[in-house]
Amino acid sequence: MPDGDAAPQQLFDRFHRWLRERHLPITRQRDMVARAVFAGGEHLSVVGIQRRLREQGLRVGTATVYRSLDVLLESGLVRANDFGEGFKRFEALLSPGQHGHLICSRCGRVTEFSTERFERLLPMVADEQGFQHQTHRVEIRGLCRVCREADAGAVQHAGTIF
Amino acid sequence: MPDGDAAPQQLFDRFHRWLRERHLPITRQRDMVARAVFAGGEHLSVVGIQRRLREQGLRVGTATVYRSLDVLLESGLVRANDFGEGFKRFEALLSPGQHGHLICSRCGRVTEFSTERFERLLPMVADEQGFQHQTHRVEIRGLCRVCREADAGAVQHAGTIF
DNA sequence: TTAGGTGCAAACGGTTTGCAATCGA
DNA sequence: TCGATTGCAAACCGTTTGCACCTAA
Repeated sequence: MPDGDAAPQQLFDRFHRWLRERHLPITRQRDMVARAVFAGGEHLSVVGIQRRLREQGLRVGTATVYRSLDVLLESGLVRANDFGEGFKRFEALLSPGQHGHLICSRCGRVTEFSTERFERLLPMVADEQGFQHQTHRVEIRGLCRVCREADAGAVQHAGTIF
Repeated sequence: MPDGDAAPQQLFDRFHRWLRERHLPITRQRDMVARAVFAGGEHLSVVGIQRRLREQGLRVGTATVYRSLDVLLESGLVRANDFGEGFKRFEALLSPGQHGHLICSRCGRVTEFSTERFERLLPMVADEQGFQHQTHRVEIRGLCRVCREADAGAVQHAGTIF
């Protein structure tokens, strides 16, 4: 959550460098999509990106948003997430040291947590299986505090008895 | 991998019990879909399930496969996975103690690994954020041995230099 | 008997693609 | 200039839904 506002700029610079390195044109559209995703607010969908841009009076075609995101994903500066809503959400990868997601299975709320404690273990696990670790994803589904409390008085849900 | 063949039967029994408990009818179609998924072979897609059934001379409508999978998911005996192919793959959850997935970012091959070492930590992490842990998903993306070796002689991929 | 399930085909909705016009380097 | 990108609209394709018919209990 605490993104001063230096981080987005740094990501933006890295993105430009990445594009220049492979002689890909830096376009107005790519910049706009990158800025929208880097600006935080976290977990934007394609529609959300377009909405955010529109609010600033900017317009980018849907296909272009997707194509820009492809580039951003390839650069490793952005990560795609599927929280089971039927579409993807994108987030800036500020640091190589990543974070995991806690997803409420009732209301869908998403919270982040540090995966510091796993960071050493995961490449090791990969290695044991002959894989060379690149990235990982750690996701926990459960009930958030609000939904748990809301459940307190409710009928017991024919509970999971295994 | 080592599914003698007792496990599928056990899952099947649990599924029946689960249906009976909530007075849901046990139908030919639900049985067929359940068997296909429980039979191992791992990570079947909806089309794959239908193919497998057709090979046995069985036919189930697509909508019914989806609806049966909904029930299986809800029972907690089956898990859905998105390996980034644009559709979902389903797998039996033999034991509550789960496994993670190693996905080759080049060829897409999926391997499993035990998440035993994480099992204690994850509920703890959830708790720290006010969540009540239900399930989790641990996923590692990287290069499998084959793709790594195939890469050895190839052009260096304008590498990630961050 | 009847609540619930099934199959078909049509609808959905997120994502991709073909193509002519346009732009960055 | 020239190869790459953009925008539009159509195509895609996995998944969901409406509805008439059927079936487990």
